[in-house]
Amino acid sequence: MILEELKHAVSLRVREWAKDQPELAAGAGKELPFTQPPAHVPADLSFPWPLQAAKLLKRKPLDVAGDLAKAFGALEGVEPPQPSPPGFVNFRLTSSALSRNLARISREPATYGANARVRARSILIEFVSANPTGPLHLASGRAATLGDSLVRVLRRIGHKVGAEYYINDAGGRAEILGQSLKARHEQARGKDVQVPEGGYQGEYLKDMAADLPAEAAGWKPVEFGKWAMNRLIAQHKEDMASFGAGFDRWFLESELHDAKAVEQTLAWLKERKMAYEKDGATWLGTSGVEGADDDKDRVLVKSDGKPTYFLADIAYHKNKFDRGWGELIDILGADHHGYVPRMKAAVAAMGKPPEAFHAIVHQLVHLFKGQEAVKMSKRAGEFVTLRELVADVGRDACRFFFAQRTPNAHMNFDLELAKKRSNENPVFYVQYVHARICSIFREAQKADLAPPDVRETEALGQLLTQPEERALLVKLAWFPDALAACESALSPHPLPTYLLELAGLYHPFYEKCRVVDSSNKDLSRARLALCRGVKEVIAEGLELLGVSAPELM
RNA sequence: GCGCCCGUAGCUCAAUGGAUAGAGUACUAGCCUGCGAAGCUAGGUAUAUAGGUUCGAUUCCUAUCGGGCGCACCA
Repeated sequence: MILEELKHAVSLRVREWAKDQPELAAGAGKELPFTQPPAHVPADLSFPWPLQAAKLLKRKPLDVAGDLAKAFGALEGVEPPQPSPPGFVNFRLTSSALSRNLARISREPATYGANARVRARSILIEFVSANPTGPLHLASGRAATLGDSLVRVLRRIGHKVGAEYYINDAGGRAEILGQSLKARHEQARGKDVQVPEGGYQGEYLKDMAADLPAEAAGWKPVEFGKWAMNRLIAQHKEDMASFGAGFDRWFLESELHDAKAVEQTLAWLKERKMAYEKDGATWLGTSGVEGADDDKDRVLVKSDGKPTYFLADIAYHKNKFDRGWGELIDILGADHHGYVPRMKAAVAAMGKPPEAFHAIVHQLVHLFKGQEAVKMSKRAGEFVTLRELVADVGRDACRFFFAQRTPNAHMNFDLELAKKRSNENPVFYVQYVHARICSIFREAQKADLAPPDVRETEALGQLLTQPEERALLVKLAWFPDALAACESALSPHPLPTYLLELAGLYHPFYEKCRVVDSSNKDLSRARLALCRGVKEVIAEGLELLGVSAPELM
C-alpha cells in the first residue's frame, strides 16, 4: 500500500505545483504516470512526467525534474526525491517505511493488496459456459483460469464480483445429442446403426451408453438428450470444482424460457422500436450502432417462429442487469469473437453505456505433441479433456501455466513436455520458496527463535540492510501494484510474473543471509519476519491463482 | 475477399509510450559434513520486414510477409 500512498501524495503535490502554470492546463485532468525503475537505477519508483511537461513548458526536461524534486520537499516514507536524466524524478523508500509495510502484511495478510482508495465496481463475470453436449476440454481450462483468478483478484482489491456459468440447455442441440446417444445405445445392443451426420461422434457417448438405465430402450431421442445433458452438466460441475473454479450461479437457458423471459425481452425490444420485421423474421438493428461495429443486422426470431440463441442471450444479459449488476464481463474463446459486436449492439439497445459490457476474448490453445501439432476437432470427437489434462499435469501446474499468458496471446501447449517433465513448469519455482521458508521456521523453532510480533517487526525491520533484504522488502511493496495491473489488464497474468520475480529474489537472499542464528537473535528474528512476509505474499498470490502453497514438497 | 488476434532468445512466455527489452527452460563451467541443490553463481543469444508519428516506439498509425480464428433465419 505504501506505493499507492506515495503516488497519491506525489500527485497532490504535482497538481499544487502545476496550478500556477497555465501552460500545463492542457494535461491537467490526466492521470499521472509512474513506472518501476530499471535495475541499474537506485530507486524504487519513477515519475517520468517531467518529460511530458517540459514540452508544454518549453523547458529542458531535466530542469523541470529538478524543480519538481525541490518542490516535493519532504514526503512521507521516502528519501529526498532525485531528478535523473533525461527527465525523471526518482523516489527511494526509507527503511522505516519498508519495515512498516512488512509489519502491515503480517498484521492482516488476507487483506494486503486491498485498495482503500478504490471506488468499488459491481461486476458480473460469465466464463466457460461450455455447451453441455460433450466433456470440457483443455480450452475450458484456460477460460476457467482467466475467469476464476480474475474474480478472486478483483474481489481482493475490493470490488463486488459475481461469477456465472451459462448453460445452453435449450434449442436443437439436445435433440441431436439425444439421437447420437440413442445410436450408441443401439450399437451397444448389437444393432447396425450409425451416429447421424452432424451428430456427436465422440467416444464419450459410448461410455455413457453403457450407463443408461434399462428403461432407456423405450426412450425417444429427446429423452436420451435430456439424460445426457444432465449427466454432462454434472460432469462440468465436478470438473470446475476439482479445478478450483468457483461459480455463484449456474444459469440454465431453459430457466429463461420457463419464465417467459425470452418472449418478454422480445416484446420489450419491440416496444422500444428496436426490433423490426423483414422476410418473415424479426430482426435487431445491430449494424450502425456506434461503437459496436457489427456489419449486419441479426435475427431474433426465425421465419419458422423459433427464437434464436441470440435472443435468449440478450434475455440473459438483460437479466444480469436487472439483477443489479453494473458491469458485465464475458470471457469468450476466439472462435466466438464475431459474436461480440452484436452483443455490444444489444447492450446499447438496452440503453446501457458501452463500458457496461466488456468481452475478454482469449485466443485458442494449440496442442502439440513434441513438434507435431495435434488437430482438435469437437465434431470428430478428438480432443483432450480438461479432466485428462489435470490428471496428467496436476491442477497447480495447469492453472499457473494458463494464468501466465495474456488472453490475447495464442498459446502452444506441448503435452509431451507437460506430462513427462512437469518440473519445467515455473509454478514449482514459486512453490519451492514457500516450502523452503516453512522449513526454515521449523529450524527456527528448534533453535528457540520466534518471529517478532507486528509491532516488533516494524522496529526490527530496520536491521534488514543487506541489498538482498532490501530488494525483497521493495518487491513486497509492489504486490498491490501487481493486483492493480491485473485489474487494468482484466487478466490475472501479471500476478504469476510478479510471483516469479519475488521468488527469484528470495533464493539469493537465502544463499547470502543466514536466517536461523542464535548468536545474533535480533537480526535472526528480523530475517524471520522478512521470511514470514515473503511466505505470506506468495501464499496469498498463489491463492488468488487457485494454486496451492505447500509446506512440504 | 472482409473483420478480429498474434509474430520478442533454440523453446514457452513477460514488459500502463519511458532509462541498459526481463523470466523460466535448454546448453556449458563451478558451488551441498550450518536453515531443503526442485537452489545459487558465471557464461549469450531476440522486438518479422519497410516506412511514419514522438524528446523517446516491443507498445500508436500505414503497408508488406507469415500464422490462428471468425464472416448463418447454428448454438
